[in-house]
Amino acid sequence: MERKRKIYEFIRDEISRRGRPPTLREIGGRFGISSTNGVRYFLDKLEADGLIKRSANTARGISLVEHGSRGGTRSVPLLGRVPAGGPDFGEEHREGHILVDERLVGGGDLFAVRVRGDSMIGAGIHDGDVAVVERDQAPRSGEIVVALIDDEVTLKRLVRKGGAVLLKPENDMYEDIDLSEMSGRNISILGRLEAIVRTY
Amino acid sequence: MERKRKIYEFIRDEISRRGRPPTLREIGGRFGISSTNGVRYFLDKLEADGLIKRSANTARGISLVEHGSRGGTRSVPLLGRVPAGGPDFGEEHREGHILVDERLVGGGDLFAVRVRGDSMIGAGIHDGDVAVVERDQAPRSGEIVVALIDDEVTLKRLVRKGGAVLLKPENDMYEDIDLSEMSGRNISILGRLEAIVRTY
DNA sequence: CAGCTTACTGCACAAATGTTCAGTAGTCAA
DNA sequence: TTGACTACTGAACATTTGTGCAGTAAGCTG
Repeated sequence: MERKRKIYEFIRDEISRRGRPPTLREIGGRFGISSTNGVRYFLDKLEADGLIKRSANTARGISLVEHGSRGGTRSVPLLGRVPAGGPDFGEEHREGHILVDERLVGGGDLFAVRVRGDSMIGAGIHDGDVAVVERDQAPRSGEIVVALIDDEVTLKRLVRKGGAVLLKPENDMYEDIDLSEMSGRNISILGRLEAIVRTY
Repeated sequence: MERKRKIYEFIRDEISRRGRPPTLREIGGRFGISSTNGVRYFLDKLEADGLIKRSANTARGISLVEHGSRGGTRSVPLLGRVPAGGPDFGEEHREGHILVDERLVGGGDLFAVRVRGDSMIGAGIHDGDVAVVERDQAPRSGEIVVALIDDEVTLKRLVRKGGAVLLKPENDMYEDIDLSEMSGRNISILGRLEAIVRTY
């Protein structure tokens, strides 16, 4: 009962420390179990409990089942410059990656950008915040979207009103942008805001 | 030059998707390289470039060299009720855990609470946001702190002014709290705000 | 005390996987 | 044309690792 949990934690820690699951003998070595079958005995239990999953005949074929609270993370690319035409996912434009709790964001296609300016101050989004965005060209009215306006990335609230589509900043200093009458400006919607992360 | 990068990305994606690095044959299979040596040829280059590290005679012995950052996560307990006397870290009071990028928060003793109320609206902190807090009884002036006031958890900005210590909300509807003249109220500072996470 | 469960040992074996060595087609420069 | 370099193929071979089967000592349970 106690040993089982310790072994589970060892597997979890090994994956996070070394980037790969341990072998039966590595687990046995750690817990003083000389036979690989002693280890198998516990792995069978962990699998029956639904805590791990195993791939047959596969070296280091243990994977954790992300259940409820002990979830996984998504590695989301934080894009630096976002060039015209939409974000470029090549390594050259990545500023790095941030890890985000999987349960907080969806399972969609995500990227992150650093917020510039204060046009969304009213929604509690500040200069320097990191916005996690799900790629989605067709967001619904009322959602906060990330748009590319003439090579510049901005967050705005998207509102459909009659036939018009408006991008509304939440700051009285800025004016609405009407997508239906964009006078020569090049505007595209990159996605929908999924989360804001701010550090102090 | 191009193939090398693709192989590196494949390894990275496999680790993130399956939780373990691929074998030589798995990589070869993906890129149509029938000999394990064709794969080794590229892995040698990636290792020479310092992009990966290999463990000799080890199944799936490839690990990524995180350049610039370690890339780990902290599992931070999200506390539900915070009882008088400070947060209780027993399992009973945990609402769950959230995983936070290690590089964004410090290495200190962390916990998280859900923000209640709108007393910090002016600082872009809204009702429902998750606050990641570092335990610290002696925060400096100007920092946002998490305080326990008569069993209630609140965020306020701490300001030292002369000899007085003030807890200032950032919302005109609320009044400052002067710690030096707390009239019978039980106030303790739990820690300093490290990050805010908000999901939509 | 028999019978059951738990937690293993021990050994052989097979499958998966990394390593070594030899060789080759294609490209590019001198 | 020669030689260097790149990007592999192919075939052993050695190690690592998972699997199967038999057995056993220590605690319970009835």
